[in-house]
Amino acid sequence: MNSNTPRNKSSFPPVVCLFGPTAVGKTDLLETLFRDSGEIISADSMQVYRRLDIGSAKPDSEYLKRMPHHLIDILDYKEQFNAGDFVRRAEECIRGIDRRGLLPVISGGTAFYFRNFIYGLPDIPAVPDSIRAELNGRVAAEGPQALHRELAKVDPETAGRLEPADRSRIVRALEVYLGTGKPLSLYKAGSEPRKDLDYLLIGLQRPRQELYERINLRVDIMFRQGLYKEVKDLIADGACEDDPGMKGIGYSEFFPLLREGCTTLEDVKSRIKQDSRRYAKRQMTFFSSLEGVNWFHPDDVDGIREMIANFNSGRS
RNA sequence: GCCGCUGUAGCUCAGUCGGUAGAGCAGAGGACUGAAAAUCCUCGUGUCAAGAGUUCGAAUCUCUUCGGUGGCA
Repeated sequence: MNSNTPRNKSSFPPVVCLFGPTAVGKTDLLETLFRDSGEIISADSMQVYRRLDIGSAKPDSEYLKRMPHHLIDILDYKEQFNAGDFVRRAEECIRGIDRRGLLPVISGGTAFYFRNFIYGLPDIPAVPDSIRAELNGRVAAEGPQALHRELAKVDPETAGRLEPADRSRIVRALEVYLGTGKPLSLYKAGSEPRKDLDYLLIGLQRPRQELYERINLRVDIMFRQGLYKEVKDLIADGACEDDPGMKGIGYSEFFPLLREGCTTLEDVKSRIKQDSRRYAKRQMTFFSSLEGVNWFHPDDVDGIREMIANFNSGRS
């Protein structure tokens, strides 16, 4: 447990990471735990986008006034955000919050962001967007297998660990090779947690049934709050199916309906529920693979409080 | 009431000349090197509606019963 290890060599202020699957109850818990004592850095790949409010389950503006959040509403839905952006900006935020004398808390459901923050970002230079665009065009035309074979020639190691159908990762591996001249496998990925970080990992979990009921209920509420209108407004404004912000659950499901009316609104709703449930499962798998997580039920406020208090008492 | 169709995995259905059953969806588990709410991988035993009969052997053929469904009355 990190709370027991000495932390003199840490070059970062202590930070609490609080995560869990969608709808597990993070937002409420943050307020009871950190009201007036901390600031939140949102680790959420969809809440970064402005105007994706209802579907991304973004906390409302009143809440955001009470609980300062970073990395929410920072981008247009046409812009791409990524794990590298997240880690760099999160580090900036941590230093700023610490200067203000408050506790930095990273919270959200995007496990990949946590993973990159905790284990460290591979040292890969930026690759021009045009390369990815071209590769994506080729995947669409030639299929992922063709690109996988191509990858096998220049980076057999990465090709070996990727499935021939894994479009995104194949394109990523190829773009790294084409954009930097070095195969992806030569860039070191963090296999263990960074040593310069002083963090506490709190994972939130609920029994499956309980979580699924919350997800279903929350989607119903989203529709009552006007999710359909939110999506229609975005589309009227020029949002397209492949805009980064429109790929999220709660948005992408509407496009078949608006295209030719080939589904009903009820179908869209149950699709969103189903996609959210599956997503929650993927999140749990990913979070479980992280080392050193302290797991709690969100209702166990006392247990979580105690854990954080112990962590804080070790502060120099 | 009569005639026809039908009853197989949680759902929709395949199942050839009789050789004790398999797809899609749902569901479950997993992966994750700067798109990650993305992108992928793996996993299929169920009184073949019930009972009886024919047969070495029945989801498959015959009869009966019970559901469902369409048509005619």
